[in-house]
Amino acid sequence: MSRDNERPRDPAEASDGEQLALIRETVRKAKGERARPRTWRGAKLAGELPVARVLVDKGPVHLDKLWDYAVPAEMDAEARPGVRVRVRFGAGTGKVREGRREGGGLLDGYIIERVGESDYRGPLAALAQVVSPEPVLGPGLLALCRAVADRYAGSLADVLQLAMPKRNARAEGEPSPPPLPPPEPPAPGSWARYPAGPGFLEALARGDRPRAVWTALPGPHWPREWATAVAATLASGRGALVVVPDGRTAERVDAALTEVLGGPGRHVLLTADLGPEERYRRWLAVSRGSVRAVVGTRAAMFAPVRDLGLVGIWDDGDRSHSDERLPQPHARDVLLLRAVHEKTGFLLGDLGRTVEAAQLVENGWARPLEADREQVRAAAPLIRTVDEGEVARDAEARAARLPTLAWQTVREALTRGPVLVQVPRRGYVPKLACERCREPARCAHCSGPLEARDAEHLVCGWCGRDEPAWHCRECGGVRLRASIVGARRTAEELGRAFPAVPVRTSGRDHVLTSVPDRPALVVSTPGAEPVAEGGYAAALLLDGWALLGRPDLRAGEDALRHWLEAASLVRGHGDGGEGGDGRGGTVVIMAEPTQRPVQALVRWDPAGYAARELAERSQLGFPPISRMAAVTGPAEAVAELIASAGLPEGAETLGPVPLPPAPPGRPRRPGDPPPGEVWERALLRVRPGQGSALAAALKEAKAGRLARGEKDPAVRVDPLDIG
DNA sequence: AGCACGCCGACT
DNA sequence: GTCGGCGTGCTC
Repeated sequence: MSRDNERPRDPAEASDGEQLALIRETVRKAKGERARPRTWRGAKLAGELPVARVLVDKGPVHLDKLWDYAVPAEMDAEARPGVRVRVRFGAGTGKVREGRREGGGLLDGYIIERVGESDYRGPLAALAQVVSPEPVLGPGLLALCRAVADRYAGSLADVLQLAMPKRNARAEGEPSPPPLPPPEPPAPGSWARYPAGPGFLEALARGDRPRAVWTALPGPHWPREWATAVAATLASGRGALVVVPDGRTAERVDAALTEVLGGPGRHVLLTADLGPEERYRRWLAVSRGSVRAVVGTRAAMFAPVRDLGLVGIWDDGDRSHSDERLPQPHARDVLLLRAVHEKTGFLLGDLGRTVEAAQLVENGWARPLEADREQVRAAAPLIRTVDEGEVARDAEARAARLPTLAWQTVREALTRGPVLVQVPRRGYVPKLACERCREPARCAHCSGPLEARDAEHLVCGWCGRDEPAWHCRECGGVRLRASIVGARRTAEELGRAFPAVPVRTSGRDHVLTSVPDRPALVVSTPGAEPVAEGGYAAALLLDGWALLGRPDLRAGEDALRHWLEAASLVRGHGDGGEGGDGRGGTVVIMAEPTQRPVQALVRWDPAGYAARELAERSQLGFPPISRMAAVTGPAEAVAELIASAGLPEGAETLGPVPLPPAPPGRPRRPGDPPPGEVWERALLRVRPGQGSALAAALKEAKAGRLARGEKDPAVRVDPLDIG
């Protein structure tokens, strides 16, 4: 049943709800005495629980406040908690002319609960319309959204905008398919390569809630391993949810689920590129309980899976797990909240390990799920480092700008299969660097990246100032070098050096999903690497130092993650890889071998790296042990918010400092100053264990201030980019 | 956000 | 006297 196209009617033929509102006007007109609410003589109200508490979704009042509306008798049956409604807001202040009310537009909202009477000491307006009887905001989802709002010092309405899919009347009008019975518990398959793997699956299958940080072995098995973990959970009669960073990965896991579950009926893929109608259709199938397993990208973290038994996240270090819309919740943390509130199992899978994951292991909340060294050695390729300053002896190698070892490795590997070449994305890394120590060249004013306008002039890429007398802040050097060669030029140069071999590129604009098991050079930016059907014979990781040189707390972690991702697509060293020719794959990384992320790659020891990083950050008072929040906005607004917040004992304020302008070209994000305005940012830091107190203080301070759009500073709990 | 109310100065 | 500036506060 669909009432989607029903518009508010002419007041002349107003519904019961409208009439109630009009009665209210009349009551108000009788000046002098305050109108008594809840005396609705003559108006037909719902007999039981005649008051609906409504969360107004959009519009001016995005406060975490519920508004009480009267439920007309005719809407009684449909106006259940969780349904979408439309209400008039601000009508009481509107003028009444010739019996027509003006002002007070219709706003969308959700009925949160039905109650017997209202605390509001005034006349209640009536619900204008029940948009549809579908209870889309169930108690579990509501509780989750509230928890996320609290955790991130945001409003419930903001979180609901992230969590709730757009309604589509056609999809809602269709019945969802009947649910299939739980499958049989799956065989462990390649989970047997992990000592604790089969036990983890058994725990899920018998209805327990194990929690693990899984360091996946390199190679092509992890999508299937995800599917097996989901299937084990389904076998217990519970549901499962897996969140991955991008649509391409979601499709791989989805395909594996179809194989493991023997068909498409028990799971859904939830990604943005399905389009709104299909997305809503699938979301409803989940909400109605006809499908209990979900794999999807970020927004799927809110999917209202019934009786959830397992939440999972893959590659939690990927930036796309963090929503850009306020309050910018991170999928890892949302799923952690779900694991706790909904009492589910938890699986964080990654080729590497983030510092946050290391913390979960360290404090004992999750157990490590790792393979033995033996298995790791067999599955990982051989990693060799090479100093990219080394002068190539061969003429061809010089032409391709490759050191001899890299050149020889590529040439040899090309006889056995495809070779992956990873090139940092332009714009992601500094364009110029000190020739001596490779410190990125930064603007003295705003620390933006310097660029060469021509042979003579340096210009800041952010603020546009000239830099006439650059010298290196680290070593005092005065000579610069172009830092990286872009993917396209790399592809051209390699194509000339290996004329007989096809060169393919994969990057931001066109991402290849896979390449066949034939000799080819595949030039890719991090994160866009195609899977090679028998594994790559070799990989070349170029400009490692440039990735490491980013002025970011997470530069080392990110670099290692990108390298592991590329290297995991290369045939294993010990077993020659699946479909290989019996000889193992090699990775050549052009980076300084003494750097810790480089050593971690060579030893294939992401867990050890993350543990050290965690210890170091803990000592320095950095997240995630200490918790932080960034407050960004016009200088006075930032200062006022911080001053008015009852910050927890021992909280430190770092800054505020002027915010560098957003790099041109990037779409504006919350916390970016509008063009032409100068904003500041302050960081708040609290001791371990006080994160929720910090969020609560900020939320309260925000609520205390008048909601005045742009003048209100943006609050970001757990900022990712703190330099 | 709108939209009222309200308390001040400049005008017919 | 009254018109209208935009500073506060309310909207179920």
